[in-house]
Amino acid sequence: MGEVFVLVVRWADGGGQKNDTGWGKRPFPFKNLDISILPCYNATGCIKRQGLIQIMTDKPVRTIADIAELAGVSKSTVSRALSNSPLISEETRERIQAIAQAHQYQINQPARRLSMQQTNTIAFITHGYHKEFSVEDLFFMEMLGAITSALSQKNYDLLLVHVDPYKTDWVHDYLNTGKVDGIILMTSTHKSQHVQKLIEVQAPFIAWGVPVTGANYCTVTGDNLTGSRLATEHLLELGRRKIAFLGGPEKDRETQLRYEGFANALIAAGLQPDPNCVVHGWFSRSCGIEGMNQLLDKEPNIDAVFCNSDFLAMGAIDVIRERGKRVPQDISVVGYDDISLAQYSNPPLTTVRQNINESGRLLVNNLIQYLETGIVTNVSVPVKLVVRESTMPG
Amino acid sequence: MGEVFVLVVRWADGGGQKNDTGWGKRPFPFKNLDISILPCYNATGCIKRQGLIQIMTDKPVRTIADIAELAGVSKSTVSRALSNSPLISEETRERIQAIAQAHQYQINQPARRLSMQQTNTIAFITHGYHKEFSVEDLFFMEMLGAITSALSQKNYDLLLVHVDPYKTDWVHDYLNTGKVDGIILMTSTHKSQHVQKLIEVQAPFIAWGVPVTGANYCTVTGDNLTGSRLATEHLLELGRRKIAFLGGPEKDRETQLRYEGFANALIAAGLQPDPNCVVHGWFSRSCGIEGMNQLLDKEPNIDAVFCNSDFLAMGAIDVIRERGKRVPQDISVVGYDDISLAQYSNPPLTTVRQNINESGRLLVNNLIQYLETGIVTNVSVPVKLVVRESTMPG
DNA sequence: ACAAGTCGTGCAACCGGTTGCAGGGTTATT
DNA sequence: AATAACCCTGCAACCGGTTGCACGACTTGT
Repeated sequence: MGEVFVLVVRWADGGGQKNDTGWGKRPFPFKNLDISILPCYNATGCIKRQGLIQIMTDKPVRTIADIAELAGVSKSTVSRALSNSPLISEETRERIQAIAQAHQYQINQPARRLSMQQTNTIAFITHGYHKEFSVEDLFFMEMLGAITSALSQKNYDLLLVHVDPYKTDWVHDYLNTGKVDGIILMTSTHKSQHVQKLIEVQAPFIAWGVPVTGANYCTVTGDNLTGSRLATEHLLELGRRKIAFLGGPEKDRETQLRYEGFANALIAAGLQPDPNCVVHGWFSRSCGIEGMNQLLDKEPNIDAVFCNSDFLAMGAIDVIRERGKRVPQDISVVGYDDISLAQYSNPPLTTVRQNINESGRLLVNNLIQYLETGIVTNVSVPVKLVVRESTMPG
Repeated sequence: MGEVFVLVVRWADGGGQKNDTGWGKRPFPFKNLDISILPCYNATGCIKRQGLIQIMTDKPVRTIADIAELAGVSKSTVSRALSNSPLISEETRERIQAIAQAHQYQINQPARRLSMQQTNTIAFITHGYHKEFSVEDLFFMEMLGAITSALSQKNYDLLLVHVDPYKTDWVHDYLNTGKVDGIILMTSTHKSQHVQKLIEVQAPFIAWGVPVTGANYCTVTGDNLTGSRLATEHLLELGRRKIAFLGGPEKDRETQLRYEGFANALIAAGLQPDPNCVVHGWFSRSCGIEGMNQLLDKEPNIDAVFCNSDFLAMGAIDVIRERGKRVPQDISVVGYDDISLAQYSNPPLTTVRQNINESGRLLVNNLIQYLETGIVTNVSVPVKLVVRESTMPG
């Protein structure tokens, strides 16, 4: 350490009893120094006072202890100053923050997380229909984008976790490990197993979709009942009478609600839902192809079809055309979700728009609210019918 | 703590000098107990010996100190046993691991990360063309899927970071904060600024794309030269002679290389690239529309177009048809990337397939290799021409 | 029997933050 | 002038792991 210096600091605005604060009372530990005067800003960003001593040594500043040494204060004071604790005087706080900034100090997150038992990170759990992501996962992708935006506004990070839909052992890697504070669950297949497991281990999570009845956990979902009603009423208004339902999995709650809204709209118009005009499958394009073929085999004179996803609709349109009919002249097609691809489809799809941005925002905000307060929310986000050429000639 | 018990343990395989090991030598700290015999497994999964005492108390087991107390050993021993250190005897290791498993112990990651100065997490940096993800980001999405898979095989987590393409201040949030060990950079617009910044601050990163000449950092890219050559040769073999180039940004290295491969193929066939048949823009569908209109305005008798992305190709096809020409009969169209959407396009796209899975794997493995060894790699991943109906009548 | 070597374990420091509590200095009160 | 109140700041413990080093027990060699 070589010789010991004592540095007496005299503030530029001098006078009074503060003449020898700061370094004045401590032995000075460094040798090679640059000393420069830094302006000191107040809350409004104006220069309030000149007089900060910035000490630049060859020793890198990585920890609050380093800053404490430079500023001649204790670790606690630095910690408090950097987190804007009201315990610290404005003067000290500004000085310490200026030093931190001058040395490009970055807080060590693992240390902070260990100490605070909080990570400001959430896990987004999903899986592809296939091993990798593909266009069929577009809805998830768009939701992921919305969630990422919402999280960054809240100063949270997002850990992306790709899971095997058949296994729930991923839970142990992210629960009680301090990797994340909470979980956003968004898997379409086998969702119930994952939800079950999360409830079982009392994980802090929120799920996309209709809540399992009786269970008490946070959810956000689109308004399926209204969405399907709007779509069906639109088709009825166009004069369609033989309307088919090309649905998702039969045991899927969303699908059940969409069927309910569909059937209600038919009944309200004095029609009866025809079992021959209903098929179920996944939400994929290939199931759209398969399902539409089944429907037309059973009921060749269908004049409209309400599909539970945009991909189902695209598959259906291909089948309809292959079979020599026209969309929308012979058969009107409505999709669901309004993924960004829907408008580029041929013809552009009439579809029920899920409010993806709002849903992502709610997933984030309600999860964080749950983490902070324990309040369980179940939200249904409004949807909107977007009319394009797949139901009405352009 | 109440009374003090001394529990003498006699192993089930008894005898010898080991009769009173384990708890035998220590005062016993608990009151409410369930004591049960657990089988103890050896490395091959067979029961090796019965005789482990499992102690279940009302006190939850959350830390290695808890396990240490239960096992009657020190924290160090537990830490070493759980990480399979060779310093620990097989017997002790098995006993401790069994206790940990029985109590569903999960290691505290922030503590481990703080201690080891390593997080086993990498950041994936990207941005949407738009504020949110949309179908136009599909290439990124598919790459993200491949990277996620590769990372989970390496036992790494992925932090998804959405950045403003015009700003590089995100760097400070993830560098020297202990949030991540390394960065995978994958932004298409303004990539060079981000690369520049990362080099400047000496960040451990790998980037998708051709390396800036002179700079020394890890990269993975598709083989642009070969890709564009294959595409062009394919069009030439079909007898096309007036081939247009619908490119990405003119200053983009990938685009430059693709132009080079394109021009070389033309020259090798005895043709000259025609400046009137070249336009540049972004990789988006809307730029495809704009660019194709420009091309046809300047050269109405174009008979093929090589597009630098699948979205450019889709936009181009729409324009060609709108202008009363047919694809592929009048104009053959080739895309680039082979995103999963390309095969569903109308007509299905002939395109240059980027090996996304392999590229993702390389991004991950080479980054980790760099982190461990400092070895800088620059890889070019082979591409492949996929012929579909947009160039040849079906 | 004793010295050297090996093996397994414990001690204590360390990673870099946060925070309850104590206490010194200054100002307000009587 | 003495006392109380208040405002800052420092001390030290704590979060939950990892690891260098010391040391005791047991094995081996002579």
